[in-house]
Amino acid sequence: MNQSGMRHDRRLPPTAPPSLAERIRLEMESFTPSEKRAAHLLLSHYPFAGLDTVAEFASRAGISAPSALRFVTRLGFSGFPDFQKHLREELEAQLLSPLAKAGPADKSQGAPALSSFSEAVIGNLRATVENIAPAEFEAVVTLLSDPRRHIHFTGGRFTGALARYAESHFRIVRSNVDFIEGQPALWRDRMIEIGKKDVIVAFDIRRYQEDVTALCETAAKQGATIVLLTDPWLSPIARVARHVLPAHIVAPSNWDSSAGLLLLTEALVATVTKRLWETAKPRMEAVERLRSEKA
Amino acid sequence: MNQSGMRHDRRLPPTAPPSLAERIRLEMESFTPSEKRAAHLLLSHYPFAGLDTVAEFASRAGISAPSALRFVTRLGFSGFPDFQKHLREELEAQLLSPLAKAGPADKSQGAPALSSFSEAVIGNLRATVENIAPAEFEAVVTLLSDPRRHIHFTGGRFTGALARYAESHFRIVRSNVDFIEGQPALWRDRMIEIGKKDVIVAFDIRRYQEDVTALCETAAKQGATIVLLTDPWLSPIARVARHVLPAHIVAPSNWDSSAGLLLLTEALVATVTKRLWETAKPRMEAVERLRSEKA
DNA sequence: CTTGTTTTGAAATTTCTGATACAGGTTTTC
DNA sequence: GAAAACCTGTATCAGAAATTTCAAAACAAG
Repeated sequence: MNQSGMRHDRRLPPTAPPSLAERIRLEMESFTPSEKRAAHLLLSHYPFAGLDTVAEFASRAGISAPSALRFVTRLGFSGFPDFQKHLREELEAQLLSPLAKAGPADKSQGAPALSSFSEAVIGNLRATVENIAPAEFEAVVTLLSDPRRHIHFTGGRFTGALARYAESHFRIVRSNVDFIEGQPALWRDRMIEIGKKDVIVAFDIRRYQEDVTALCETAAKQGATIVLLTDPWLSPIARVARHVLPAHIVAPSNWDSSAGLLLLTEALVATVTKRLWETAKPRMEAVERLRSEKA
Repeated sequence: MNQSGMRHDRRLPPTAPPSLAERIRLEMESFTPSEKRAAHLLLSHYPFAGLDTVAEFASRAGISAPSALRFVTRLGFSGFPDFQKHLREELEAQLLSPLAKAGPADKSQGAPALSSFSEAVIGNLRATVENIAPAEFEAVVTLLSDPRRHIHFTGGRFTGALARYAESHFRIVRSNVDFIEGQPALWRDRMIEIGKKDVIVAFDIRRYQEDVTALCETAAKQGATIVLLTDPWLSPIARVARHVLPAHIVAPSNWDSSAGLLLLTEALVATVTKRLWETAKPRMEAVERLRSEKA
């Protein structure tokens, strides 16, 4: 496809794979809407999505079989079997060469913003994991796995969404879970029933929000256990928190990144779900059943 | 239409599935001469030899098609397509999680769980970025940077939190931003003022939620532009969406991971903020001012 | 050498997949 | 605003692939 392309012979690996995926990405703009659907499906599950039958492929992409056919024809294949053969061969070649695994670190893409941003976020995740004390993580898991505890999630302006995310999962895994809005007017009255059996999981990163701090301080005063997910500079809530899990948040953006907090949240959800599996499983099944009934 | 015949199981923890190759090696002794030929061919080019047609496979093994068929039947498959499907799935699972393959189910707790979980999430992020078409990302940025557009965020049970997260940032960067609850009762009346100038940014991953789909379909019918953030299997919303950004979501958990979606969201926020900086800066400063006044 | 059993492949059959023609609908262009 | 060009899905068909049938070949035991 590319003798017209740049001859910037950068000493490519012996197998300079003109991956079909790459070509599709480049030609993406010139595709019709249906073709784009097909392309997206294929790229997102590359190359396995293309190994099924045309009908299956088309249906998953949300298009008709003929459109799928036109898509592969447009890519230069003589038919669907030809297309599949190419995918298989490419896959085999790639699997046999261990270095192909490293991935195309091609900066030449049109969205350097996205790829450099993601590298920064990945760095944050690694740093976050490294700096978490295993015992602390473990302690939080144990705390959240105790069915007798009441768990309340809360957060600030931006982190509130993370608290909701956590709550929506834990609510299914176990009982006695809720979400508390940050504004004092909304939680003042609920505080009367917060006590030693309660756990507050608070999300708070810089530009620490006073109302969240106030909530935690009040709850702590009443004997609740506070778990804090925050940034490395530690929200003032840390002073009243029993457990603190800090996450790195600096990204090449005018905003902080919450990916590290989300990682911790999801890891907590995963681990607690595993630990409470005996009781969580029937609950999850029940939710599933309700879903399908409504459908 | 859906091969997920297993409605009961709930994406079990990553217990290392016994590779078919392994089983064949064990049962080798009990095979007939023809079956041994088939087995040897398959093992020598595992699993690609099995991805061709029966005829091809049989011919390469030096046996007849019926013998090849008997071979796969004997392995417990209902037919050749079934056999091939298994090979593909095994291959995909192995390729997508190079690390999950070694782990004989980490029943362990705390830190090991956290670090392996984070590696999986990092893999998701890389895969997500690689599979985003730069032009698509760019197009979405342009769309969201258009001050004349109204932007509405929405999402499902879990992804709603991400939509809120996005909304809370964009709300500051630009005007005409809001969040729409997924339940039809809550948005039905708002639909009358949705039109060509509106953009719906929908978050929806598997166990796709019908109310979100309905919302998008209604909005699309009225001329709104739909941007969809979903998983690689594509929510049905993709059918009415102008732009689709898929993120990888499979993690060693009973739940899917939304980290990829968050990454895309934050990257969009960062890029749009940069692009609208002239107008975004004073807005951000104003918010800051209000904050400190209240303090 | 005969007989009963197992293994095997050629050919017939059935199933399903890939391909095509055509028509309705949409967008573009003038 | 009308016409042309272009997409896209439905219906249909041709052909290939998988599967079954059945009889011949290989083998083992008597």
